[in-house]
Amino acid sequence: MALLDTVVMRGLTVQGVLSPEDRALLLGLELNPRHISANEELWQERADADMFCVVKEGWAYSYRNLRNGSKQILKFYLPGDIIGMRDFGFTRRLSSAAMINQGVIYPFSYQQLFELFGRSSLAVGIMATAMRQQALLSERLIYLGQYAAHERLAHFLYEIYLRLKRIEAVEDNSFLMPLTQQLISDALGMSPVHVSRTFSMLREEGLVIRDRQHVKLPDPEALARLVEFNDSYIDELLPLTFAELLRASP
Amino acid sequence: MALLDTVVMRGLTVQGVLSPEDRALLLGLELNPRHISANEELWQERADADMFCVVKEGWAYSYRNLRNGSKQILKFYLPGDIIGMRDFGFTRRLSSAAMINQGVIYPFSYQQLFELFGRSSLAVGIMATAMRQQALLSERLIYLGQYAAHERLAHFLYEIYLRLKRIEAVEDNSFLMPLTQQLISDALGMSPVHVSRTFSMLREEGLVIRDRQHVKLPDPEALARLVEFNDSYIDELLPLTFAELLRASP
DNA sequence: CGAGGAGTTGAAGAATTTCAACAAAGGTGG
DNA sequence: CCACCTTTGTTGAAATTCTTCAACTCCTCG
Repeated sequence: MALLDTVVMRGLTVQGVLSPEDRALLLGLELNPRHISANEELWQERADADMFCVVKEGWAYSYRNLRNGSKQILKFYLPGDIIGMRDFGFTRRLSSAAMINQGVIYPFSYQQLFELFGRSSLAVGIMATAMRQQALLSERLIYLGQYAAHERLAHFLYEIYLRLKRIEAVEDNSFLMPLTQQLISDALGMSPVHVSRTFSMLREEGLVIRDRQHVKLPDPEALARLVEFNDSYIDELLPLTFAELLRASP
Repeated sequence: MALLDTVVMRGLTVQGVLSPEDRALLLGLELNPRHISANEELWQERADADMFCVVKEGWAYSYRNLRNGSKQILKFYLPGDIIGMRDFGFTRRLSSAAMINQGVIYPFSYQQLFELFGRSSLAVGIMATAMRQQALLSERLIYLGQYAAHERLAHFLYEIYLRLKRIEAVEDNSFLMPLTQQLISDALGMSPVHVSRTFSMLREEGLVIRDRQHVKLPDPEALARLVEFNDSYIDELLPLTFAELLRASP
């Protein structure tokens, strides 16, 4: 309850516009938590797409297996994120999804989403959430396309840092990152070996300290400067004008 | 009129569900066409975001200028595409946008979108359109991350080919592509020099014939096989189940 | 204690960038 | 209509980044 009430709700809320009725509808989604074990698949590419998942605990990721045996990770999902939005609009899954560590998710069906869409304020919130997710994707496209390995990794770590901070999972600039270097290499499009070297490089520059899953960014601002980080897209709040527009429209 | 009536409408329509009223609302957007000259900017990064644009004629693109002087192109917009969806959910533009050649666009405001959101079937259609756009982005992320230069270029050309075919701008496997190699290099994250070499390579293999803006793909299927193209994401029609779900929901 | 997964390091090779020079095409103004 | 200038594309050679292959270490878990 606490999760949807905070993280997801915060994402969907247009300030002061969400009615108690809307809230109830949203919390009604939280009916059947499912416990998922580490490495368990949520679905495979091409499976029928008929629902979303909200992550309550644990990390997950979506990916695509390629013919040459490599795989490309599209996105890592942290607690509070919604998995499967991308497939909305298609009959089948465009990418596979799996848990990284053990966790809990809330599945909800497209049917439930349609009910939400009946109420315009929620529709706008959901739309905005989707667009924010797309913005994250664009950002990754940019640094995959234009940056060298150490910048890509730095950007990646800083993005994770910001997203974890939003859900209060960062303490003293440290956080837990349950990813292997293999997973990171699949996400950033570089070889696992080079990920290792690049971590060493960042460590020598005093930008990243890492011991297995424990990551510390001694100077996040320095990291942000290094990667020309554009943090507007991670902003959680919808613009004020949205509320005004909603009130103005029938 | 013809454009929104066909291309955009087709994207938003949930089969048999769009009411005459919805249609009228949608066509009402088409009030003020704007003529834009080649290379003219639609907006810059960080400008106030308050509207979308539907492209009627010409090509456009969105991009981000980077500190090191390079730029990353996020997407090329063809006639019928909607520019600026990504910024919905933010106060300011996340990326700049500009026309490539001379063209015509239809601007419409967020305000107008909110009115559309009042009607659930349109909301779903718009959402689905947004998700399809995101799927395209994911696809590019994949090939930027995992593929070699010649595969990236091949994939890119095949994607453009499919998108142009959808709007009936392909004849005898040939189409017009008003892009310089510089633009392509910014989109694919490679150097302009290497784009040139890679075009030569594809030409020698008989996969691509190009004379300035005229591009011909003698054997599109061979190209598709080469790049492991996943064409489900370009599919225009919404799944049938959507219509059923909509009817079922109040 | 042994085995396997994860991470590190070195060296060779491949892919791609950069720099530089040149060629071809297009637009502009005389 | 031509000459000129700018933009676009091509080619070569050197430099750089990154990958691959392989060996080795460390840690964890059974």
